[in-house]
Amino acid sequence: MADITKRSEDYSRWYQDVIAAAELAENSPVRGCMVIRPNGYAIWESMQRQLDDRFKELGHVNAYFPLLIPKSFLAKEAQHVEGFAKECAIVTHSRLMTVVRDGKVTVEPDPASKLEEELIIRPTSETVIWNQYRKWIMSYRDLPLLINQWANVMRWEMRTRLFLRTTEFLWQEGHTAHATAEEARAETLQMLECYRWFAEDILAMPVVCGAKTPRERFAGAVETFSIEAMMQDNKALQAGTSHDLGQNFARAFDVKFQDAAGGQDYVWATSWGASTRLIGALIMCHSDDNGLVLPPRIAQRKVVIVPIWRNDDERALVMAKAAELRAALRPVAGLVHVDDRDNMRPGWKYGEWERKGMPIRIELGPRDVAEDKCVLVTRHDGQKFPTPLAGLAEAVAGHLERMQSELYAAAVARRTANTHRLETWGEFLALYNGAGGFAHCHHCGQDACEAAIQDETKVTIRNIPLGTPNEAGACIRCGQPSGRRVLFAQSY
RNA sequence: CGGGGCGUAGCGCAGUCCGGUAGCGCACCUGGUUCGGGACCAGGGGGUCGGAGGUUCAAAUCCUCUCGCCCCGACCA
Repeated sequence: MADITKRSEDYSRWYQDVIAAAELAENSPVRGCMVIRPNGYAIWESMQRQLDDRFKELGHVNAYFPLLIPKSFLAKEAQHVEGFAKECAIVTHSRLMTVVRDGKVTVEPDPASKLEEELIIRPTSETVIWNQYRKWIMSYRDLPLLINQWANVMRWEMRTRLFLRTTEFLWQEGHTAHATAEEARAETLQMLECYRWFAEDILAMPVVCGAKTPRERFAGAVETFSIEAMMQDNKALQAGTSHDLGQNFARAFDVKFQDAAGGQDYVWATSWGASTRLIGALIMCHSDDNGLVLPPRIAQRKVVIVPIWRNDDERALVMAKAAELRAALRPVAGLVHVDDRDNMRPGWKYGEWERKGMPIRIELGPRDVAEDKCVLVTRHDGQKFPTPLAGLAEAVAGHLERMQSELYAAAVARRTANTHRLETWGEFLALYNGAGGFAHCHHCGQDACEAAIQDETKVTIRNIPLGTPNEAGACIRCGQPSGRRVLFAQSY
């Protein structure tokens, strides 16, 4: 087993090593695409289930729209096409033909099958969805329309990194239509709050909610909001976005409704998404030099029992007890895995479950069975707790809660320690030439100034945090007047 | 697309400068002894050395071209 590179040594190597060691994902034959292995997909399933339940509680329903979009659709919203045109995969033919080239049989697109209108593989689905909404929305009684879809999308990025940025990725995209601007804005903020809840309560990852600057706004949005998390290398990661689309897409796709008074207006839209990038965020927020660390609420399997034996009698004894415990833990920890492989010794299994991020490991041997106890080990801190079997379920439930809150607390503490209020450009440069982190600073709001900061330092305005008080100040870089602070960081 | 590194067994690597019948560790298979933090002994299987050309009696090694991966930058959820 290859060692995991230390975070302090090479952070991005560490990140890749953790993914490999925990068997989460690997590169595919197609550059930029990833194979999500069962351990990685289990995390995604857990994310899907919990987000989907929440979306439905908030009144949304799921639907599915096609992968392929007519090329012309993308051109209908001017900002939108500008934002996505450079990263679209295009379908041009509908079949292949075998040909012989230099004595070798190969396949090529059949020229006779060239499509009249080329198709785009969706980079996002606003256009197909709004094309359908035109047919579905006639009156205010059809509103609001609250639809989500779980799908894959493609964006042909130049440089990719497993989970953080892949050519194809999995996500959910909510697309809602409303009768008023106020209602659309409320929906946008409600879904931002939904992502905040998911990141903080489920992933134990603190985030900053805020509005994007115009330059960082989604292509076609009136306003974009994001949640921004801090990774262990002090860089920011945008972990979810929620967009107020105004009437832009309704105009582009001619989606009007009639109100109660008989007047006509374009509908107001939102869209919001979170992707498999969240898995990357999870890894970089909590994991350590021994491998993956998963907060219990997102771990599909939370407990593994490692039985220990020396002979068949002991094996029978310990396995019977393990089966009993498995049943007893079901209500508090879900499906418990009993690692009964007999071709490796316990020590090996301990290491393996640590790499894979299993929250709790229960060691159970003949001595334990004789004494009606076991050894319980929590992944995030490596602590061992001799635990009586009588109260095991309660103990496990307690440890799971403790892990969840300690992981969150540790992430908050790390973020607090690396978040600063800066007043001068010198301080700003010092921070980002050094440790980096989050910086709350005044900014003039000028796009050129924001661009200059990015050019000079790779630092961007992550967002303008919600609830930021008005406060007179001078722009961190140019000194022009500023009305409030914004959040700066280097980001993924 | 620019700069840097690298492609040899499933993984990690040596061998390349100086051409001569492909090796090491781990993993894997069989048998035995083991089993409370990464066991040990014995035996065994597995690679046309990223690909294509070329030079040569002979190429992992030299030459040309190509493909891919990783890191840094530009693009981005």
